[in-house]
Amino acid sequence: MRDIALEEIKEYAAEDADVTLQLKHAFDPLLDKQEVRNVFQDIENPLVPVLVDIEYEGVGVDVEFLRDYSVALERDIRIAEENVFNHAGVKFNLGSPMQLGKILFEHMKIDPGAKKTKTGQYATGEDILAKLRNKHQVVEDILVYRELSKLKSTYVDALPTLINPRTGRLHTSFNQAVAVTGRLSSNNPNLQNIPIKTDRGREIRKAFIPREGCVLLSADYSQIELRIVAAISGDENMIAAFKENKDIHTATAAKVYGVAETDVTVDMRRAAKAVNFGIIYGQSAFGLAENLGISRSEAKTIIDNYFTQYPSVKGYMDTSINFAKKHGYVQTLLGRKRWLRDIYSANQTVRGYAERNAINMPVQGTAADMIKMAMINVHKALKTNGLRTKMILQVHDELVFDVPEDEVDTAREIIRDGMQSAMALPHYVPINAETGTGNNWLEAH
DNA sequence: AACCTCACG
DNA sequence: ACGTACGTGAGGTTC
Repeated sequence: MRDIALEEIKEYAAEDADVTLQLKHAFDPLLDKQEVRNVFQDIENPLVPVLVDIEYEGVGVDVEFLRDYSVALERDIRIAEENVFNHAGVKFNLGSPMQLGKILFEHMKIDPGAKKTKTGQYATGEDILAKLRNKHQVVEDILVYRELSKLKSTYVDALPTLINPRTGRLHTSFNQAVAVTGRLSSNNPNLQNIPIKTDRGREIRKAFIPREGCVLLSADYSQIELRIVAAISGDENMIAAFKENKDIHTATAAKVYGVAETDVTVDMRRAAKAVNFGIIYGQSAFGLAENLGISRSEAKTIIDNYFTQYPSVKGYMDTSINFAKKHGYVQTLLGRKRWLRDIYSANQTVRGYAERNAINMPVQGTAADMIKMAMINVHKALKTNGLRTKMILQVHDELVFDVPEDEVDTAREIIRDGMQSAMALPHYVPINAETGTGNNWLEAH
């Protein structure tokens, strides 16, 4: 299989050797919707993992549950809509951001807080509306309407129509040649963005169910991107926190605020968590302030303290940008490259974007490489052990399996071990994969 | 087809 | 003075 693929790759390579190379093949010719795209990201870096011939079974769906839930959502959407119309004194298309903007900021004369979209419309995104919550009661109803109609149209109503009549299951495509960092992407349908953050949303996960006599087993890497930051920066303080198996956000808060870990408040941990994530993305003091609703100077103080406590993290950020400027690309631990032409741009907005890419890609890309290695290893191990367990989903730091009940203990060990040993990190930064099982995807978490 | 918004990691 | 957090996919509205 791999040899055949390599032949085709060379043809693509002749056209543009540095561009991500892509192969497609139908995984199971019996299934029109089951497609795996195989890619060789860079033929000069044979260590970069590629998924080839990984069996993909699709996932079961509880259609009855979704049908009932759709009715419940519809009812609450109508109630929220009616509330909005009563507040506004007029009926309009609440699904239209343009109409909503005019109603809120012209008809109802609510202060929009200045923000407009690039085409001159009033911005009505969630972040904008959240700030207006205390200005008018109508905002809450709009947010409810938005949340519920999103759930209904994108998931509850859409998913059942995509079930393959032949298998009775839902078959996504995992693409290996879309995301520039080396992550997989999922479409038709996207099963990597199934709701989990809100109560009404996460209910939808109950609709994802195993085969008869099986359970779903979910295994996810804990804090994988931050562990990778610790490993590739070599930051001793951050490495120590992971080696001591600490809650990284609490440990960070204690350092940044100069208090004992037992004295870290909820707000301190929340701020530290925001910085930890912001760092991975190259966020500025402005962005952190916006995110946390604090002043820019407060945000700057937090970030300054952060870099004092984790000096090598700051070092990594500078080093990675300099590497990009010198070589024109950045790369993951396994050598997957991302070219950054804009790193030389005279336009500082454009260049700033490339600089943040230089910080983020090696982190996100290394995590992507690691879980791909794990997928290859686990798939092979399940097979050589003669298990009927099937890997069915990947969600960036999580793998989901459909596991016969009598195989759960064995499968769990194979999966945990396969994930944790997929790729050793520098400085012996430990890697943890946590598993859970249940009769649906929600329970498995 | 562009735009806006929002779901996930 | 400037813009300001990475990576995706999808549905509804508007033109």
